[in-house]
Amino acid sequence: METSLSQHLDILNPAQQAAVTAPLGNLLVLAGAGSGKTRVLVHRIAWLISEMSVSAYGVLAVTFTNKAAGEMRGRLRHMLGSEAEGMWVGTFHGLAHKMLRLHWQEAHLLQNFQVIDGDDQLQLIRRLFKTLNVNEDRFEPKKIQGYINRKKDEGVRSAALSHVESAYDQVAIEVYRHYEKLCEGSGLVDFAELLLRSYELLKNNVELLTYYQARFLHVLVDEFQDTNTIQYLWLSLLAVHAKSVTVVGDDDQSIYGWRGAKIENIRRFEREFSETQVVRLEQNYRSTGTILSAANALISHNGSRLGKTLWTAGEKGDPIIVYAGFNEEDEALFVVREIRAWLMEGGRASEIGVLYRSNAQSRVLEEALVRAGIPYSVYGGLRFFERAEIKDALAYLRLVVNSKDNTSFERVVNVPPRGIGDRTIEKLQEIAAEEQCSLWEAAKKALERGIIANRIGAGLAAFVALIENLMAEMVEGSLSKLVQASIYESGLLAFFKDQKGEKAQNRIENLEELINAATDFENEYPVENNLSPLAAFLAYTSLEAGDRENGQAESHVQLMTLHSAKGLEFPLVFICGMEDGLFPHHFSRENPQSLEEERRLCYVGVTRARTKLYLTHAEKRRVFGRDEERRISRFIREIPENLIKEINRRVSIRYPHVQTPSVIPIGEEGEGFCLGQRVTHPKFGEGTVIDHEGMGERTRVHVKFDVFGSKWLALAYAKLEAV
DNA sequence: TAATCAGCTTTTTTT
DNA sequence: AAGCTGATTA
Repeated sequence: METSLSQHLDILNPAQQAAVTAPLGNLLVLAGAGSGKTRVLVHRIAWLISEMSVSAYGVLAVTFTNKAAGEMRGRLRHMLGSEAEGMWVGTFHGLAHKMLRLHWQEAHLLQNFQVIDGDDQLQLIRRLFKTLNVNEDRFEPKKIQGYINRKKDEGVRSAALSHVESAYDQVAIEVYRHYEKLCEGSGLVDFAELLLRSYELLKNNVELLTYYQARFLHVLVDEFQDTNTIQYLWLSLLAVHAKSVTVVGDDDQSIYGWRGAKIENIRRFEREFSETQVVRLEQNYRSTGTILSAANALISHNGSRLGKTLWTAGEKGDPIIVYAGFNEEDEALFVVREIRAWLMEGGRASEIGVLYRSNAQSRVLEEALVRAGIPYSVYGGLRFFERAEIKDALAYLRLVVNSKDNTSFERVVNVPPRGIGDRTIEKLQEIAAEEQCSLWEAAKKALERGIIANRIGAGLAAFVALIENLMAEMVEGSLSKLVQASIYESGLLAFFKDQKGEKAQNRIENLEELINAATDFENEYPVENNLSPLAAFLAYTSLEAGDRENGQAESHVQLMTLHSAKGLEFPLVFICGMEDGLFPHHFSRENPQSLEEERRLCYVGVTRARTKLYLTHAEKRRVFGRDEERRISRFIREIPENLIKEINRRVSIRYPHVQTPSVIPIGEEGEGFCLGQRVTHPKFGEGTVIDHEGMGERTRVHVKFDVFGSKWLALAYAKLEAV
């Protein structure tokens, strides 16, 4: 091991070495983009363990993303082997969750508490709006959700918010208070709650706090500029007596202010952790000189920086290419053209990153890539475990683990349809309110008392029996069997199988994939001490599986938002939609602070590129279905002209959105219908094709008949003829 | 109760 | 352009 460590040290530059081998104490590493900060962090841990005889047991290493945590774990295992065991390495949320699981009683949680994501949280708030009679138009649920999360990120409970002037805040606090109660009763914990609860756990338990403070003598934090107040407090509580505290960050890459991140925490660290040593990593190993100059020039427009200038020993490289598209389709065509050229010259698709400000931009780019036959994958958008059908299946499982979970109950009691509508649910809610019990118990009581009978009662009884069966299976069966059972026995799979079309097909595949995921989980994850496999799996789905499917990234062009590009690098990078109002986003224009954050986001994007960088914008763009004139982003203007080469548009301007009639492919070549085509049906008479979905035998068409109204027909069976 | 439809809002970024 | 909500209809 020791030989390998000194070998490793050899490949570090002086600044990196200084950071890795800095004497114990408080250390702040200001690490520019591409300066090898993860490497420094990993080496510092290795150095602590092998040179300073620190026990791995005493090391706490915190990151923001699961990906970063996984990478760190992997590298540590590689460098230290079994010596790495006993460390706590994970995300803030993951580690907080771990603590809450270990000490659920002291944290005043139910043993089987469940973690909910933002969507679930919003659902809960929506329901509270109804029960509390809050006007959805005046107080948007999303805003209130933001309010609650912001307060939690600041470490503020509703109880601490008693006297407030504004009427809006009054309502927000009211909802917050009820939301806390609701979560408490249902055993639900949201993301922000994980952190806050874990902080309170330590704060209110001298014994636990003493234990952890004595244990974690060496604390390391990645991406420190992204910490919010509660994370900072959590850390300082744990680390006040630590022998070494190493934080690594880059104020220029702070892009999560909207989520409560405080760049000031870097300064605060210097202030509050005594005698902090500061090391700057400014040598960049990633990008060409030109790209770095552009990045430096751009970021220099921000005030209040800690100050850092990247440099490289490498080549100047090619100029940055700026392209003005006629519209967003032309922009996409240009991107495709340049990708093609790259591939023709022997470059690989996986070396290309196409970045944009907002997810909505991906569609046009995707269409162009599909037409060009270039394989791509999109990061972001909806993640696997966030898909509706997956959440349905998981809601069954959540209910099995924790019958108090009313949200899950409501989600699936009538999915697939069992004849249980709003009125029935209202009845159950009344019972639950009167008897102070969960909806699940209310349902059982209602059945016992015959309050809900007949067809609806039968449906509800079937549901209750189903869940009880699954509860029994949980005790004996394996995790994957249980997941399988919940999908099959609930009728969820059959429900989608009955439906035709691409969407339904996808859902079926996703549900099958969920069973695979459970099987993998079973095989790969060791059984946690006090957690059932199912509970562990559910925690995993909401907490750890958040990262994108990165499986087949090998041969694909990568499309993603600038936010999710942080930490990655590509030889070839496109940043699309460099337009005023889009990037910087118009929501950020009002206050200078968020404009600076946008600029940092741009800085992050630019510094993703190794050798070639394209900045593209469109002069016209469709926004909400309307063509809008667009102006070039100020960020392009902030890059010195001598670093830029503008590429002129080709002469042939293709006018936008020429509706090529979509031909429905069926059977032999030449057959098929167009949208808008007049057709005739033996029974329904004449009509117009207005939509279609699916392919081949599964093709269905939506026909608006003159007399019989509109109907979906399976093309393979309906005897449709063109008029 | 379930399915369909018209009309309305939406698009910032996510652990 | 697309997805969602609430109203209407079967």
